[in-house]
Amino acid sequence: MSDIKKIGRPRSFDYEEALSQAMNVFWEKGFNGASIRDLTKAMGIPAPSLYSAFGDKQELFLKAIDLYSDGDNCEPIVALETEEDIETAIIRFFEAIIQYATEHESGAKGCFLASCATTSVGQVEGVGSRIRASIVDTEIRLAARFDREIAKGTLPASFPSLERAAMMFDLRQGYIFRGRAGVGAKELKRGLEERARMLVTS
Amino acid sequence: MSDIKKIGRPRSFDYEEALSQAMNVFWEKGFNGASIRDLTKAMGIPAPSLYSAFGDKQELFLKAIDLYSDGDNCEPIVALETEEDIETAIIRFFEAIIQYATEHESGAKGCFLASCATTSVGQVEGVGSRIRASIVDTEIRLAARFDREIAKGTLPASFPSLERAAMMFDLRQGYIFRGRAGVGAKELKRGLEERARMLVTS
DNA sequence: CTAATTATATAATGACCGTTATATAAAAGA
DNA sequence: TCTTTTATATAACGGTCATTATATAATTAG
Repeated sequence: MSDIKKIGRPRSFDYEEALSQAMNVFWEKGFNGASIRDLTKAMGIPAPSLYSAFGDKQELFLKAIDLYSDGDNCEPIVALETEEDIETAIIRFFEAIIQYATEHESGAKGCFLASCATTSVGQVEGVGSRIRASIVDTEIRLAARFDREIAKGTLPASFPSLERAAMMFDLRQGYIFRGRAGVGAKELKRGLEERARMLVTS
Repeated sequence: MSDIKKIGRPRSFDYEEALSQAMNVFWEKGFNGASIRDLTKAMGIPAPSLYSAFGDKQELFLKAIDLYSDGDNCEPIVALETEEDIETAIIRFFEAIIQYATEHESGAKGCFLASCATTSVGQVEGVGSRIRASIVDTEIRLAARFDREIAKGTLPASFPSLERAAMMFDLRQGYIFRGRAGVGAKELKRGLEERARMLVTS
């Protein structure tokens, strides 16, 4: 499906790579703060190529959101799913979030959806629905981790997986917010163990 | 101190009122999204008056943040402090936040600091430090509510007031995020009682 | 080869951006 | 009254914004 020959002059840049670069610019500067010049410079293509390949700025932004959402490389969740002990897993989850929130490369901090896309709800149609879909997806994935413990028998069958998953999600927003405001990783990690303990307490 | 006669032509608009209107515009559209024309229109003054009274756009933004921070009219905190029963107080606290997050007037949703000012950290100098100061203030105030319960004897002396206050603060960010994304109040209130119970469990 | 199709490069478009000259009006001090 | 001081009103400034005309290059179809 990918190497079918298309008529016309072939593209001289990689679509996904360029989109990824655009996402980084949005991440760093926000939707309004990112100018077309910023974007084309980072993407390495002139403006007309951007418009013909991605549509206008709003469509490009939506495509960047989709690229981010589809990426399964969210380190915090991977950490949560990898670690066997549930309490340690939660700690690793938040530690990864704290790292994202405080020292992510290229000035982009936090979560692209949480700290960048959110701002543009109401300004760019389609952002809100995408974020809501992502929230549902994430919570399901987090809840599944608790369900695994229920299956293992380390958590009771009555354990409210989805509620605790939602709570983890909301706490995450707090870390991202603090990180954005400039609070350091060391300070953010204080009290982490107690939080993990609370989250698995029935 | 306020009715000293100053020389020169007196101002024809109310300083705080105009600043408040500016804040609303920033709240709704963000720092970059709010143009000087938007601001002057909402403030009811021409551009030169804006510049002479508030400085440039960045200074106006910082003054708006200060106005918001100094305002003691934060309904959620008032609700928390007013209600006597601690668990009910927490529920009222979050209910007020949910209302702010979902149906605040004039398009502005959430918390001015959390969902607007945050975006401009790194773009406008002085925003980060102001937000951090506000975080500390808020947490101290929230913790004080728990301390009151300790004094009353309804919570043990060992109760970790500050940690739980920080947790409430972070959960708040989750509500604001969801509200911004368009999640409704009804859905946000699900599980609220359990959260309140957890927050006061030692 | 020629025609059709698509991407590129260059540069221009009008609109709006934040900001500021300029001139005038309204107050206090002398 | 006349000067000084500050605020107002009007309009303009250069710069940048998102977007697109125009012309050219590279590919496939026939």
